Amino acid sequence: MTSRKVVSFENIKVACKNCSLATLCLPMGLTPDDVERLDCIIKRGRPYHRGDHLYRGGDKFHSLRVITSGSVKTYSPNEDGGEQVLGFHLPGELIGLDAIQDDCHTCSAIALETTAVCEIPFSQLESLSAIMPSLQHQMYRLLSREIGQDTEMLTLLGKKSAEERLATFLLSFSERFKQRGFSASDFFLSMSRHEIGNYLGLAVETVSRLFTRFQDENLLRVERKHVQLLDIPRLYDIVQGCDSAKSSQSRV
Amino acid sequence: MTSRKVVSFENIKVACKNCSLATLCLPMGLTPDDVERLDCIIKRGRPYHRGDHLYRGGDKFHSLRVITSGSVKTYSPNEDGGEQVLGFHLPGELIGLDAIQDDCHTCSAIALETTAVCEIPFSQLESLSAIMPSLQHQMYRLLSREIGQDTEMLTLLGKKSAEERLATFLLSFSERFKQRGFSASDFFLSMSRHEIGNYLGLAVETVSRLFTRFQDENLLRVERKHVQLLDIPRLYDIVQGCDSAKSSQSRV
DNA sequence: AGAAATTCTTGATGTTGATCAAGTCGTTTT
DNA sequence: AAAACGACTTGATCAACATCAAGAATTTCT
Repeated sequence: MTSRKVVSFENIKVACKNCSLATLCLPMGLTPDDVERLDCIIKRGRPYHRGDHLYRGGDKFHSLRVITSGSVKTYSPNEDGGEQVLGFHLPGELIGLDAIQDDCHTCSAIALETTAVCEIPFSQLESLSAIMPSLQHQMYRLLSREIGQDTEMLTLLGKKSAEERLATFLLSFSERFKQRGFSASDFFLSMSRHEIGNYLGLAVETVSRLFTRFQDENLLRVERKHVQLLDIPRLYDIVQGCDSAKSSQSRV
Repeated sequence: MTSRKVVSFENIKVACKNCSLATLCLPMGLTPDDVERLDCIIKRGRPYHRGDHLYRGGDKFHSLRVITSGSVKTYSPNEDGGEQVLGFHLPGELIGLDAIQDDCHTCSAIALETTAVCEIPFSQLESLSAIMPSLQHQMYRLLSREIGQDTEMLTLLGKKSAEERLATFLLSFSERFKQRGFSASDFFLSMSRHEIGNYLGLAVETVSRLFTRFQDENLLRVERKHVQLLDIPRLYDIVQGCDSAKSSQSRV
């Protein structure tokens, strides 16, 4: 409100070496010296608000981005107006890897809530990785991991039932929240039912019904975006498919 | 039959610079000098026969492989005995990128017919790429392209109808054969209906019925593995979805 | 605060593609 | 050549999930 500087967070220096996400992010496996050099090329801009685009399909590609807080949805606007949600991204996750191919973003990224990111100019990252073997190695691993995750998703969409898809989805968030030091069983989802359905290849109504069913079966409690997983082991059984859920279900 | 050496293909030196696939493969964008250095680390082994594994999920990762002739299916054996086909690979295509992540193959690769490959020891490739910026750049692009292809596949499996899936599949082969100097409209598929169905998330019976239907509609002629595309533009219309096929169909 | 617009839920109905079952064709084995 | 096997096709039936429709709960707008 007042123009007088009191405490401005803008002046607080953020650095990879102090970042709680370092172990989840690019710096993983680098020496402190290497992290320092990486830190020098990273730009930290203002936060995005819900609905802001980080980039759009077709935009020229400059930087990879690491989410540092908030969450992001990536999607590819497909020919007939609709969209395909490609992923939901949490702090520590790197986005934009698909754009290296031809210097042009092939999909769009939009903030699902107030979101901060680190921008890593790719040409500088590339130069740096040429003189830092550990960074180059880390980059190859990261790109490869992304491929591995995509192929897991292919199996999900190719073979799994609606029930298995939603269980997989919930456990993915559970694991990722846990990794980040949050509760594995009590969290808020920042995306709508519609977006979940789109991502999982299901209709909104199916997602809604499944939430209700899971709740009726005491697998979880859900109220709007707030989810509490009550029986994680049985959710894992559902993910396995083959109705093996029944076998682990305590027979009364 | 005789042990006397007459003409042995084994003695014929193969080199990237003479390879007709160079423009589709890693050497793309490298200077002749760079190709020479890359060539030095590549191993060319004996061909695989139909059904031979190039590697299996869980195997230690040593090398990326480029198909030079024949074709390969990659698949991930999933928990309950079944498998998910991840891709079909033609000459010039690189496989094994998913294994960089943790030095271990996450999926299996099997020859669909007599198949030859170049092996590229990854640790050597990595060292080489650190001193050859153009090779490093090419590697990043390649990995990024793989990610882009996977996300296209996600859209296919998430949103498209059976008809759209098969049309997309056929056109993908059409384009890839064309790129390689073969007919875009007359080719042999090296995989079974079962494998096509698995890849596309469809039952064998559905694939079979669709081939029949496409033939009845004069989109193609098919006899066992031999496919002749008769109306490629209309196949593209089908891929677009939205029944836009009708609009481009010449009204009589 | 009240109205309008979204988002989510729930029910009824419909359609696509899976599953089950049988038969044909082609290839391999003996 | 006959038999056995596997790949493919075709038909009949079924189930899972989409679509359509309406109402409830929230959020946003004015």
